[in-house]
Amino acid sequence: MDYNFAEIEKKWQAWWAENQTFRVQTAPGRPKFYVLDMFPYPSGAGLHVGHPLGYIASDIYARFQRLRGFNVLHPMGYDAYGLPAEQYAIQTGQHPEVTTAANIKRYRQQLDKIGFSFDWSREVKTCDPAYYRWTQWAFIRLFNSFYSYEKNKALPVTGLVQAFETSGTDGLQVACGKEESFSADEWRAKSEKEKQETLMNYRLAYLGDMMVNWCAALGTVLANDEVVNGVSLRGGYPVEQKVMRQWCLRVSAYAERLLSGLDAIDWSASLKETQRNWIGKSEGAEIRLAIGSEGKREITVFTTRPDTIFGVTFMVLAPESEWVDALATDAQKAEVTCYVQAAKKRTERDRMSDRTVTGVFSGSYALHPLTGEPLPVWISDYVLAGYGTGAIMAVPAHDSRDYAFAKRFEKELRAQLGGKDPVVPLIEGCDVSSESFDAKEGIMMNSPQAGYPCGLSLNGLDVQEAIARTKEYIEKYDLGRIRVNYRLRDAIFSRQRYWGEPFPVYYDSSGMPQMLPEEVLPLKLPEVDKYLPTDTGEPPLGRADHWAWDSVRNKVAATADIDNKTVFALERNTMPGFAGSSAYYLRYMDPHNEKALVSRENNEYWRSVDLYIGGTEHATGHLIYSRFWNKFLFDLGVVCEDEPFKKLINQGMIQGRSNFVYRIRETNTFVSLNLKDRYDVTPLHVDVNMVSNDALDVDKFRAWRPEFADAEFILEDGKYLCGWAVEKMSKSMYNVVNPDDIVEKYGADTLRMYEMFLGPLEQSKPWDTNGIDGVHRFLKKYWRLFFENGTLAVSDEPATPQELKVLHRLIKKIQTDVENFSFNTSVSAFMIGVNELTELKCRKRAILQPLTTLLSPFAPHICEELWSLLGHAGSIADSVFPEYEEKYTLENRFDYPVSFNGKLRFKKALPLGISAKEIEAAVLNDEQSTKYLEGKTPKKVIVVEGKIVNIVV
RNA sequence: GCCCGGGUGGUGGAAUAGGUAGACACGCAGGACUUAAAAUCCUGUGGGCAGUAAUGUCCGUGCGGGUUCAAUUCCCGCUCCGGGUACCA
Repeated sequence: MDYNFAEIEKKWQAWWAENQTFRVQTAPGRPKFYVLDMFPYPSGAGLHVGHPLGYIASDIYARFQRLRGFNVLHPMGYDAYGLPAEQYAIQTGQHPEVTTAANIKRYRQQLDKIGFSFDWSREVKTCDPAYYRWTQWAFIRLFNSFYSYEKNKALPVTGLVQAFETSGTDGLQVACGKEESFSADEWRAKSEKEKQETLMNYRLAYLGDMMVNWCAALGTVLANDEVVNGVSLRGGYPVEQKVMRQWCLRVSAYAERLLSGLDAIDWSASLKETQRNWIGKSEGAEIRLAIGSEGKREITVFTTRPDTIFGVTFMVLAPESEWVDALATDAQKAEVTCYVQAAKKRTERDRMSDRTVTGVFSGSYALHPLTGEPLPVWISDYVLAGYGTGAIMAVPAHDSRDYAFAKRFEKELRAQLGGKDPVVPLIEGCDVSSESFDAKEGIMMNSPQAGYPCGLSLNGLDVQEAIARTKEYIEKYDLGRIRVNYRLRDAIFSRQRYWGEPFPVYYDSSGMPQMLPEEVLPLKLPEVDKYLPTDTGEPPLGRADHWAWDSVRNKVAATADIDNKTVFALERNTMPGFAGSSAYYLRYMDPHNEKALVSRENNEYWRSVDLYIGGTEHATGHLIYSRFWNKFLFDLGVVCEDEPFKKLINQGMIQGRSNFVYRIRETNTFVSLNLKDRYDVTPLHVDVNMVSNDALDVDKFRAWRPEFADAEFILEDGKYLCGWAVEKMSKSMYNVVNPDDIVEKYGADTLRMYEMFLGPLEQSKPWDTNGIDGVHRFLKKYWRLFFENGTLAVSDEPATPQELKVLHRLIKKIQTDVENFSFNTSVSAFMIGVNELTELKCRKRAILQPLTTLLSPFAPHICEELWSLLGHAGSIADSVFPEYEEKYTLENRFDYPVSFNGKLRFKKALPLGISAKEIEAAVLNDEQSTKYLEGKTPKKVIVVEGKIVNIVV
């Protein structure tokens, strides 16, 4: 009986589906385990062989945990909203829903062929109204919440209103856009509209005039993580800075918790590091500087180096800073305006590619807070409006950017400083003649003489002490305050697109946004005639005249105090891609609940994701947003865990391995790889599916394209060898390998094991079909272990110790490997084990049955088949993982009590059972070894394959 | 620039509380079975030198140092490759 993988795999996939083998339910009292993959965006290209890598790993882990007795939640779904479907719709007029549904169907077919143990009854699609209802619901909750730093959690806005009414902003510690202060009386004097506008400054979802990344080509704004190197992540179009009124999420309120939460979760160091950098906490001080001699107006700057205060020789404002207008003197006004205009026109990309130092003098002077000396105030685009206060104190000696600026405008600065050098070094022994000294180390010098004029001297302190001392001083004399700044900005939540979640928002007659009542959710995405923005530049939803309103009108009128005659205007923007993916892991816990995102009961059972597998590309997007979202829901009491993903593994990228043929110039003759240097050739990409072990199938090549039909070949050793290179896997490189083809040729079990065998899970590596034979051979060998002369020949004889040793060593190895996600070495271990059993001609149930259980997470189909051949009913998934016994696994290392005054280096490896005397006699009598053992007692003899190879003292 | 990874045979990769370097697999070479092919199985396979051979011996984990009886593993310096990030004060 041969290993007929096609038949076996079809049979068991159908069996699993029919019996709903992987369907799970909450089971209080039984330990749970939640294994999650990052759900895919179903693109039109289908899956290539790189996509399932993470899914295979998680599936192995899920099946493994199932065998160990855990109640395993292992769901899958689709991140179905996205730009490609919409752009395709714009080009073809096809509704994105139609193409998305088709793509999902195709994905599902491809996934099913690989034999994943997903519980499909819990499938989630972000474009499904039953799902995005809860995205809209969460948005409403965000809108109705603010963040209290005192309680360190989100609270209902009603509480904030109460506080305003009793004591205004007095004593409030809350997250807000811009800081403001008003009394209770002032609050009460505000009109309703004014009150609403004020509250926007505190809501966690708020409408704000934001400097946004506007991408004209895509016709929408983008979040910071969607912009890479000044161009859009999708499509690579230029992005410019622009102020627009947009919905935003106050992610920044959670900066500290997002940062400290990292300590408690098991993620890779590099991913945590990426998030830490993105959050970008920096501790420093805000210092106020008086403007002009009258000292009435003050500018605040932020610095992490208050110790360098005596090196400040000028100030710089961002071009967008609100102080620019006020500080530009009449004489400078024209020049300043010109500069600010020019800076505005520059896109993010221009700013990055062109690092020439530019700037303009405002005409005003600030006063040094300690020495009282005048500091010229400049304007330059190297200062960012969005970070700190949009203004800096420049310390050219100890900041490279300030240094560059000071050198560029040295002449002007010198004149403004009365001839003094703007570069004032403050650290002993530093050389600032050609560059600044940025390091935070050294001993301070050059403070003004003690007692004059401010009484602060930092001389002799090291930098850290000086920072602390200066901070103290600033607080004591009220020159500013100690302050922590974060790089993390609020997330812009509006997209001017069609294919996304509609906001549950309408605008009342005064133009203020109002939330729809939760009862009318979901607000469904309407039909439109075209997917482009309207002629007046409104988002595509502007094309839907009465959209949705008709269906919600009655419900709204019944539940809310809304004037039915008011002309309602629903929000025309839609939500961004990360909206739908921010809480999908919670929905899997209770996917059909119509009353709640997730019930308390289900949430308390499944709690959070125990293992999350996905790519690093989401480090600063999805993985920040969903942590934020989860923490918010945690504050609300909707979920019981503060962090959504306890452990996270990043699978590496699978790159493509392209093949080349070499065409002799001006001919239709192709020359094999190692002969190509003798000719003048041009390399040509050739479809990797026509190549096997780098040898070209010339017939397929001739049939590939008409122009190659009469191609000639110059062979070597009777073969045409192709060259190769590692490139991105893409259609244009002809290096896309489709998992369906592999499954058809070798079977899903081979694909699964080979993807794991390819190398460490977290490492990026090229796909190379060469070598898959080895894994396929292993499975055939495993199959043959059960048969003799074509019939099943598994006996019930007891196993020998030798056979048990093979089994138990393997159990132990697989267990530790799976725990460490070292699946590649597991596959090797299986190969070794099976080779040994083949050699021992072991066909015993006592060995093969547990071994099949052990192998089943990796190669589930063949194992199910063999399992049933052994006479078991039902799925192997219901069986129990075998335990290993120490006595069979400890054959390589053991304690060997010897005492001798010997030397170490052996002339030969020694046999087991040798006496101390014999060991002594066998070792080389050299100086090194003698030194090693001198005066020490050997503790352990390490024996490998029956021979002593080492003595540990 | 800064922060992470990582350099091991022809190839993918094993092995790090320091202890037989190259497991396992691919490829290659030779052999068996076949009219032949496919499939399967067996043997060899880091390099140099010596030997008919078993074998012996020296060199070998990017480069240069160091610690140690012992270094792919630890420390210092350099170099190359990959990833992340960047006027964040």
